Amino acid sequence: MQDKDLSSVFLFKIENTAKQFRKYKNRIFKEKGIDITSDQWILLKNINEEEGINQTELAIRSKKEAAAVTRTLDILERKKMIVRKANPNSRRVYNLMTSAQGKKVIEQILPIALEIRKQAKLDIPDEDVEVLNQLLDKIFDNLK
Amino acid sequence: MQDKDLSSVFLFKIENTAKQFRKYKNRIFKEKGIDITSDQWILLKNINEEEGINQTELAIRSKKEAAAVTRTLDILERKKMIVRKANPNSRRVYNLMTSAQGKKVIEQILPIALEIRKQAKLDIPDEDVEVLNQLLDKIFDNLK
DNA sequence: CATTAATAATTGATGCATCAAAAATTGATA
DNA sequence: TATCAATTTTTGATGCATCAATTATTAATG
Repeated sequence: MQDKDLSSVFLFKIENTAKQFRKYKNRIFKEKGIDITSDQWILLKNINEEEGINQTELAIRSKKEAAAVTRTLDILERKKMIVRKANPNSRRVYNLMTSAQGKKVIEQILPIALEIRKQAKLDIPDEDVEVLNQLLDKIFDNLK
Repeated sequence: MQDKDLSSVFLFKIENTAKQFRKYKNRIFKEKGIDITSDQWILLKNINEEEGINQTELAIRSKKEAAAVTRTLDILERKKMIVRKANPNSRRVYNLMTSAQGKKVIEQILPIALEIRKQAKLDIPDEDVEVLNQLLDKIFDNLK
């Protein structure tokens, strides 16, 4: 009772559920024949929501390291889903844009993302999701 | 309201909180001068709780892939915290044991792990943690 | 017994994470 | 203006994740 199996501790449950979520998304994307990963999708969606955003800002919004953003954008660029546009005011920054191809993928994924959320939330009332959100915010803050 | 910022969606909160937890642990271990990572610790602790366990079983308990277990054990072995012992009954399996050195590290970490849990749980009543556990179990199941 | 299955662990390829250091460019200040 | 500081992005090193394929060994079966 005092120091039991790690997986029963709430912090490990959070980790394991996060892993499960990531795996689930990657599996569904694969099944639907969409060549993208969970993390690539996060970046693509954020760029779509703010066309022209730069990498530093994107890193903040997506809560990723700048270094990780660089490398994942390389992949999205290789897949021709996004473009790095030179910024006329500063040669240090790129403005990130979704390509036509990228927009197609986004349209394809949006309904799937809703489905995934619905599935994850199955049999959980809205009030409980609200509680969950609050608890997670609190824990996140506690670990700052 | 309909399709807002990803980070406000509970699933992304779970992911972000998990990341924060991992970062927090790694930071504390580093600060305390303990040369171990969050994932290495999970394996070390599981081996300590069942000396002689084999890699397949360890993978199941730690919810990791066998391949990941192999490589993380390589690191723990290199650091001389664990030993892979030949199994007399089957040349396919190793029995995993913590070394004296490994036990020292475990003794060092155990109180720190409690501290971390306490910190994460700050200002959160036990009943809420119970609710959190149940919700996470449900979500985990939903994503199977 | 010989062949085929199944099992345990490893390896290779690829994606993403962190940290630290570097490169390129721009801004600030003496 | 020359130097130094700050900013944006990239790169290298290392750790961990997944998937698929391989190796070695053991079990099952005909």
